[in-house]
Amino acid sequence: MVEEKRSRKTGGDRVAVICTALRRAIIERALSPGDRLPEDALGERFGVSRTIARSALGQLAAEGLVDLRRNRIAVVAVPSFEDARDIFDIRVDLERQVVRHLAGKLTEAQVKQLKAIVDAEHQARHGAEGISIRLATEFHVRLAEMTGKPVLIRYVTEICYRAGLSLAVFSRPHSSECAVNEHLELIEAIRTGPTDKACALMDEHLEAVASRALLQSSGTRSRDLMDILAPYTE
Amino acid sequence: MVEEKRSRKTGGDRVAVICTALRRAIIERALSPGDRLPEDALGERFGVSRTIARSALGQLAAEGLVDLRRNRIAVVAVPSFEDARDIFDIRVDLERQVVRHLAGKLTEAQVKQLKAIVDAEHQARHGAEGISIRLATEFHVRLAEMTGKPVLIRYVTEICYRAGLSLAVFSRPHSSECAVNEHLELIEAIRTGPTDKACALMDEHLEAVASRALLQSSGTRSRDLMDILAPYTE
DNA sequence: CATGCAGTAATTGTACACACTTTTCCTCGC
DNA sequence: GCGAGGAAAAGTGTGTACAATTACTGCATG
Repeated sequence: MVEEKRSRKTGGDRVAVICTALRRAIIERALSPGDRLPEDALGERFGVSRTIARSALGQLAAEGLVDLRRNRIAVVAVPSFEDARDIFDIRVDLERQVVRHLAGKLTEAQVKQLKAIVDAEHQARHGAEGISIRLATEFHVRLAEMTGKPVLIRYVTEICYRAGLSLAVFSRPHSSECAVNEHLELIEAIRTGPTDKACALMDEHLEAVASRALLQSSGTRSRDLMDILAPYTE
Repeated sequence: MVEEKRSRKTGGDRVAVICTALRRAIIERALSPGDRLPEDALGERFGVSRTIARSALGQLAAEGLVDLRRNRIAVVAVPSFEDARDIFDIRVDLERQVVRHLAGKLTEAQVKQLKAIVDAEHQARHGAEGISIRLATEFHVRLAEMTGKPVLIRYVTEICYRAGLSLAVFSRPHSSECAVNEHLELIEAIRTGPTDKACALMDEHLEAVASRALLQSSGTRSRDLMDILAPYTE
């Protein structure tokens, strides 16, 4: 343990650091739904006291990424199939608003930024699956950020992460490669196309993602039980 | 100080108790945007340590009802005009989903429950303004709860409270009496009418509430400054 | 061999202590 | 009178201690 005693007095929000790390671990599937998150272990891992770890868990619970049961170890949330469906329904509405605000108003710099993400997606499409999912999520989050609307950004970001978590439960074979092209088309539609056209394309895209992943498994209960148990049997 | 030493060992979530109390105080306008919420004072008021009070503030901050600045006293959030507009935009989408799920499917018991709230609204329409607003909010929250969809319930509830807070900033003359009738019409439309009709009515209702309150004040900056200062000058 | 049932270890819930920051307010020099 | 400076007060950030609860392990028992 020669580890990080860096930044003893930084004060720069350490809760946020843990939250960011965990969000990323979850979206990249380094952490699976149901995985345990003991406060002690988290604190030690990040070089902070349980107080901070606990606070981070509380925040992630508020975002729906963590389940917090009284007197019990926190676990990565395990969305039910119904939850997943509702999350995607809300997501469609929220992202339609994003597109509506952005249609025809993207700057060149913004387009370049988005294309850079799509490029990264393209390169990552044969690497670790987790990276692909994170990049796909990042694309949607960045799009939301371009609206400059804090409220919208917050909800879209949250719902995107929850959607990513839902996919971890309900889609075994990750079939997001096609999404790379869809993202490219989306950029074009938002940049040039009329608002309605762009919105429709976003709707299509999200519905496609949802049905590719969600509709195939209607077994609901038995399936997520398997998922919870999976990490313990390896 | 003969106060509450009741429930020394209840353990029943004390953070939640504080959150509920504060949410209600905010929605009823007992607390105004910008009001200070020191951890010590909160803890003492509810007979808990600062730890608990702090945790409650963290949760409310995650819900957008409290502003939490580093090393500074927490304050009741002061939504900007743009925030308010965005909140209502999102609210329209979310509540349309509620209506879509509920249209034609309300049970008699549910209708009775909703009408009870509207009755209360009617009785309270000449009493304290805060009560009216709370009841109006409760109507929408209860409606969402009837969908039985946890995710949708969570977001609708949160956005309703934030909308109520926004109204506290941007609508001086509270003109919600007409809303009582609109709520009655909504019940009927959801109970009997076709889905599209009910959705349209909800859209209208929310747009009406928003424009009655929001559109009149475009002064934005100067206005909320006045609001923040108000409680200190009395 | 399955099944209870201790007793122990692991873990959370909460209060509290102390360092550090911000705010307040009082005093002093001009 | 009035602004600058500098304690003192108020308040937050975070670690730690201890009680209470839950999880686990192994042993005795049918």
